[in-house]
Amino acid sequence: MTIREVAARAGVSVSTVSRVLNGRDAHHMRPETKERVLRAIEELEYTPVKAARSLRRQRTQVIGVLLPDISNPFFSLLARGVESVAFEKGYSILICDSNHSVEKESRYLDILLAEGVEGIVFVPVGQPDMSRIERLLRKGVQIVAADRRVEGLPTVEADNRGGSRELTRYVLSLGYRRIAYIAGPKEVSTAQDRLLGFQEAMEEAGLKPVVVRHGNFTYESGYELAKAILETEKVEAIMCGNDLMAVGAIRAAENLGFRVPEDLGVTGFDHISLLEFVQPRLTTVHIRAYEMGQKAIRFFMQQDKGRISEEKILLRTELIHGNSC
Amino acid sequence: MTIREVAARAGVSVSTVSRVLNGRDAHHMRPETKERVLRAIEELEYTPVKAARSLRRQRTQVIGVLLPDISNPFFSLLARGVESVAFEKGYSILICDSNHSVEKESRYLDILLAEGVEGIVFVPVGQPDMSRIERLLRKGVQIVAADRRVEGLPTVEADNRGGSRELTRYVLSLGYRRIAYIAGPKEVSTAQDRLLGFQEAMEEAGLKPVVVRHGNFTYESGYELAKAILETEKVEAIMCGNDLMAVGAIRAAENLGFRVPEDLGVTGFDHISLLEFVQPRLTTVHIRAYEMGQKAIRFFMQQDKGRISEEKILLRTELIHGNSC
DNA sequence: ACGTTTTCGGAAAACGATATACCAATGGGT
DNA sequence: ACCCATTGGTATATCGTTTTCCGAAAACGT
Repeated sequence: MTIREVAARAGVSVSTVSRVLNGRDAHHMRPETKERVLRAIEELEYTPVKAARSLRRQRTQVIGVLLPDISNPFFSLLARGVESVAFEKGYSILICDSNHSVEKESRYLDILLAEGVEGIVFVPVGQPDMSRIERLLRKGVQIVAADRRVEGLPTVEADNRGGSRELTRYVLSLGYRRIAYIAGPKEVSTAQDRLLGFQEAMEEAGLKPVVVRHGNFTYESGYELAKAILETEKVEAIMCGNDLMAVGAIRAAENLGFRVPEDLGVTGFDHISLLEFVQPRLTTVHIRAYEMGQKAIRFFMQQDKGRISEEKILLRTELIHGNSC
Repeated sequence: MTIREVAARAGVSVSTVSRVLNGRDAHHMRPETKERVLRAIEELEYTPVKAARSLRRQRTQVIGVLLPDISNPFFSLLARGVESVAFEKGYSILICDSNHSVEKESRYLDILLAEGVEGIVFVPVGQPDMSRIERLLRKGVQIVAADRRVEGLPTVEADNRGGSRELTRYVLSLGYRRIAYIAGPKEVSTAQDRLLGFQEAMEEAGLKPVVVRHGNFTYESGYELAKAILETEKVEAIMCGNDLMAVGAIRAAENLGFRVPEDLGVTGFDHISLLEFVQPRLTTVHIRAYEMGQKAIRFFMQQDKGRISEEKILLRTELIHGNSC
């Protein structure tokens, strides 16, 4: 089923069919001819072959999304945001799951290059392979970092620092003074920024954290670190770098006989949807992951039109008042 | 950057480069030549253009995954399973999110056809557009239904009926007699099968359910339906068609002053990962979504080799003993 | 009636990789 | 000396579109 057969059936040349297909030179043929072509397309159930089109047009209409873990609700929401815009603009998206592995991430960068994507929405695992990134850029693939900053790439991220500062001020306003902090991985910008915001607000109040530890953003690490902290230090609150670790901290506290929020305050970050199921309601900071995905892909779309977009986009965050502190 | 430039740099013809690229006729040239070609590829950072290759080879090495909601942890785990196999076989996957909409699902079927995917792992929203499915099949696209059955398509699904029967028998063995059931949507095969398994086990024990209601597999519907049931009926346990509804039911019970499991037993189905965060631990049935995804895509891979695979694959389920009953 | 646009549509050259057909040496066997 | 197989490679048609360049016919102005 090729364009040639359609042309034959409609009694026109392939050029004419192509013109109909692409809506180009719409005024270039009379309605009658166009009608005949459309009927032939319909009758033959013709669908253009994208490989041929891409080859000729030198653009694939595909964009890649490379993220650490699609089964993480935060990232899948971000992916949906990307998808929503792509769908409406007629782009397809290739979702690649690096599974928290830098090597797999690098291999996927190669694959995306070979695949001929026009752009990549990139949520790096940690510090990405810059030589590969630069190669991609040299070859004309646009890359935008989402959620986490990457040196030298345009970025769409949340105002983690500001949000964390606001959250910490709120916690302090509730009267908490002896506060521990469980941060995310040192090499991830979101973890750095949140820790920084926390430290700033503490300093502002003339306080020092009881202790700062680093986890890896998982439920388990939150559980273990909170347990260790509660067993060795006297704290009134534990603030966590993300929600998953916060839930782990709550469970650890409960298992050690602490009541939340009566004996211990706990806060998270992200406002992931599964929090609906968790008691007590976590006090956290909302990040609009869906919107982040949309903003990230729009980056390419508007550049197509020649407009230069700002290098960094910062999304506002929103404090969520739960009853976990 | 084309194969021609590589050939020029290596001082050979394009055919030779192509042979090196595809590992074909490896014995057909001497190691020295091959070495020169590889060096040229390296130096020029050459990557073959996939569109051209697909066009010529008449195969895209892409398979599609069409599912109702990528941010649902069950489906994203399934998608990861598909991805794991695809990645190792050198396939790319196009993930399409129908967002629980039959229309969007249909549009995505068209897109996947145009995209030239070799196969589709299909988790339908409800009753899919069969005319479109048949068109795809006519055009040689392989389709396998995953998780939910589709008339006429090969299927990979869990043994929902058997698992539900086993779960129900377990609940009965604990002494519960007055049991209500909150099922999923009537048109979804998984919901039907689970309800059926429940009914069989009840009948076996000479019992009748207090009431059977239908939700839509969401937390909210579980909450609302459980609330309605608890306000009007006297029940000892509520069994739910999936975990999300079960968590909703638990919250509804708690809000009405029931303690779980003391006053009311609750069960779920799926064993989604976020259950780790929920208290009490839900008694449920584990479905291996990751494995389901792997099995589904292997379906195509083995057919490539000419082997005919069985039409239906049924995955064993596993009873998870929590303390919600 | 004669040029000059405009309208409508066709022919054919790309796009980049693959695979088939083909050719030229070399060498072994008879 | 001749044949045939093997080795090491080249030339080129092909995949299905898009798009540029052209040409014929019709419409139009004078």
